[in-house]
Amino acid sequence: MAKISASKNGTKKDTIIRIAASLFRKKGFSGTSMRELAESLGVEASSLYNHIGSKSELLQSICFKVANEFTSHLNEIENQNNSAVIRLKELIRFHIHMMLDEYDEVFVANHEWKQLDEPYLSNFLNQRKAYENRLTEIVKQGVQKKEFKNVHPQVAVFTILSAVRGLELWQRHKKNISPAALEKSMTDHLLNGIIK
Amino acid sequence: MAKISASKNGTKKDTIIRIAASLFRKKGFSGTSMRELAESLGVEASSLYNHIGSKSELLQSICFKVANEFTSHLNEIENQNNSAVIRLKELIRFHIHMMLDEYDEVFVANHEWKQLDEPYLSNFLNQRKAYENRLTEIVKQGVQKKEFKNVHPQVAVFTILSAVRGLELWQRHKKNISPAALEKSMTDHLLNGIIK
DNA sequence: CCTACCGATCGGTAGG
DNA sequence: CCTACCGATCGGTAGG
Repeated sequence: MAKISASKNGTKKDTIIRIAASLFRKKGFSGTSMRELAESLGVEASSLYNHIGSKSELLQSICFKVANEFTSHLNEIENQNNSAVIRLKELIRFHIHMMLDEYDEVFVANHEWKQLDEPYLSNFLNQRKAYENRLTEIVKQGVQKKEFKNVHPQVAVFTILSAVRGLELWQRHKKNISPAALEKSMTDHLLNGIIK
Repeated sequence: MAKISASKNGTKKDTIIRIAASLFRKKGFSGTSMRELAESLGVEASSLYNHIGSKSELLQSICFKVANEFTSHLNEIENQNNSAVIRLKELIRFHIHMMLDEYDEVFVANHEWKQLDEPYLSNFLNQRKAYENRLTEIVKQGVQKKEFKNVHPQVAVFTILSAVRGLELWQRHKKNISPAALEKSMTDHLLNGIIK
């Protein structure tokens, strides 16, 4: 009876994926049933299978969409001939905006990737590892060029990625600070510290 | 036939909780079945119910054990008359060690608390909120006493908590750095930044 | 601690 | 898009 509406910039499948991301974030992949998803869309569970192949496929779409967006952005950054400091600032900025703009998807990619089946699981982990390695390389170059202190590049990258990733919990504080101020505060903290 | 062995410092129930934490971390609360848990312990699923009341009870035990440990430690810190810098260092150190020593439990408390039923869900969130507020107060005092720059206290606490929380992903890098060096690097980064 | 079993719910398919 | 249904698995209980 009710039909799944294709959203402005996408197919019905895109609509299903979007709602799935929101449910997976709230209740986890395993904790979300296809019947719940169908109900959120106003159809019967069986009708979903006219648009998608399986529940796992939904998780795959979400995880790789996010991974590809981060990888593409890193490509752009590496193609611009900027200092390590500027590159890092740009990266932090992008992570913050992704978390604010595509909250559900980024959250799911960060937490539910473990439920991917092979070979997707290995692909995802390889892609993430490559991303981290390229970030570590940026920090290493910054150390070499004396832009940064003599930090441990892996720990630095790790600390920065963890901090921005934690923005998924920021919802509760949203009312206290604007995205721009948040971005400035956090970037400043991660680059310059807080001690006077 | 096989019996659940009580561990050195605990009851059989403690053993069940420990194994449950490890499974919940790996596969999520919803993704872990009581039959899997039973199999890991070498018994039938029905036998578990001689020691525990329900699956939910396991999650409650894990989440509140962790929450109480963090709260207790914060009590100690507030009772010692130290500067804000030292208090923050001590807090970061404790978070790092909790993550390394009680990895499964801390991970589950960080990710699976959403699956708690009421009233446990509200209790847990209140306790966590109170913890964050007390940390924010420490940073505020540090700013007042000019120990810290004029940072946004909520963002600073948030950035620090996110960074240490991210240690749950550290497993992959373990071989490259000792816990002591990790602790020093991360504390230094979060307090002093990385720019020269 | 086990066997045996309950009703509910799961992801997915057949057929229209 | 639906109704009707499949076998598998879920958390948990009865009874010994």
